[in-house]
Amino acid sequence: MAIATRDRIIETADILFYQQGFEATSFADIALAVGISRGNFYHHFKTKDDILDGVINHRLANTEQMLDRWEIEGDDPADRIRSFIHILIVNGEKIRKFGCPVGTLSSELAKLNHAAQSDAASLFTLFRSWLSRQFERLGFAGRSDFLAMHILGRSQGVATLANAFNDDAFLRREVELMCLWLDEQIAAVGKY
Amino acid sequence: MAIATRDRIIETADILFYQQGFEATSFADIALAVGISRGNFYHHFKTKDDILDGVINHRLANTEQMLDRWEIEGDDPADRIRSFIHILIVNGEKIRKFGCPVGTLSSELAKLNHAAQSDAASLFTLFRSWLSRQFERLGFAGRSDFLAMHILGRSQGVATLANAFNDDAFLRREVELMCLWLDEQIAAVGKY
DNA sequence: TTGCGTTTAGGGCGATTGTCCTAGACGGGT
DNA sequence: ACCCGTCTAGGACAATCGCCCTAAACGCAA
Repeated sequence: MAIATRDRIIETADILFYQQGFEATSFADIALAVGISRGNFYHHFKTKDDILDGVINHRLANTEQMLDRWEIEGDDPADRIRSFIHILIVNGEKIRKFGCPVGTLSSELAKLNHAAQSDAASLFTLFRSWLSRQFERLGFAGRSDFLAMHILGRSQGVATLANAFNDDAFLRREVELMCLWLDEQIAAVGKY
Repeated sequence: MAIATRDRIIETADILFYQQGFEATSFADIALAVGISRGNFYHHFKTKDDILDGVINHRLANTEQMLDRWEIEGDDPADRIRSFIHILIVNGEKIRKFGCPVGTLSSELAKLNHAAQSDAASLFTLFRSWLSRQFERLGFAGRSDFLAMHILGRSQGVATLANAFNDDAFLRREVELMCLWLDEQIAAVGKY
């Protein structure tokens, strides 16, 4: 099947881009991992940037799906935000090895001056607007986006250091702090 | 002069590694920027990893120098920590363009499974232990390293998002929040 | 001046990169 | 049985990669 092969390429490239980086992953790497010939690539993706586009769209779809799931599983916006925070622990092992998939890709593309950098940043935007919506429902009218960016940034920093030091205790400690911060914000929401 | 050329190579490679990334920067790139022939490289650095070692040591020396300067300029440990926090604003333009030099290098080397990843992480350690020392002087005996890691992580996250969104307002807002956080910690130090 | 170690330029090595072409295998519709 | 669009394999392409070699220019000491 045509579609199956294309999807297999994207899924494999997704993993390799995450684990090795975009530039460090070659056509041959992906072809070998998928188990197809290099030439077959050209039929599905004309350039390497096309694969990147496919991978980013794939991640966008997966992320949207995950956010929708969180929206369904928890009816309290605070619980939903906690779901976001705890993804650091759920994916802790991968994060300690390879960092945050969103942050590291965005950083790499920024350095490469790559045209798809804004597309990668839209992955951040997905989390950002989703978080902002949850804060809005909690009553943080004008500050919801600030708060969303705040914990988004906190989680990015935690991922970066947990990766650099391969430190699981730090990761869990900071997740705890972020949850405490959230509780404080909610407790003080009426004061503004 | 021999030493001058070697230093020029390192300083140029330092900038290029920061702006383009380690892997994306080739021998030819550095040689062109320095204004010497590619062949001349081999005399000063046998492999690309040797240049990376040189660049990391160069950064370690520069960082140590900067920390010493902060130690001299401010006699209040809190002021010194504020010096660290404000580096996000001082280098704001570069950070929005290329991210944090320490964090992005560490992330890239982690993905490449590069042997020098631990050396890059020692750049973090330099900040970490320096910050920890300042917190210790402020009276946070057993928690000083936790607090050091906390703001180190916070600043990393700010750098990552400021880079992804090229958002200067966010950067300044978060610097303000980090300073407020520091004040709160100091005000509450006696309670523990 | 002569000699020698250091520094430099320039080119070339094999390997790998992204990209592209050609030829054949497969399969559903006529 | 036949055709035709889709899919695949295999290799060739120029360019670039990190790395290495040779030879000439340089500078200091004898």
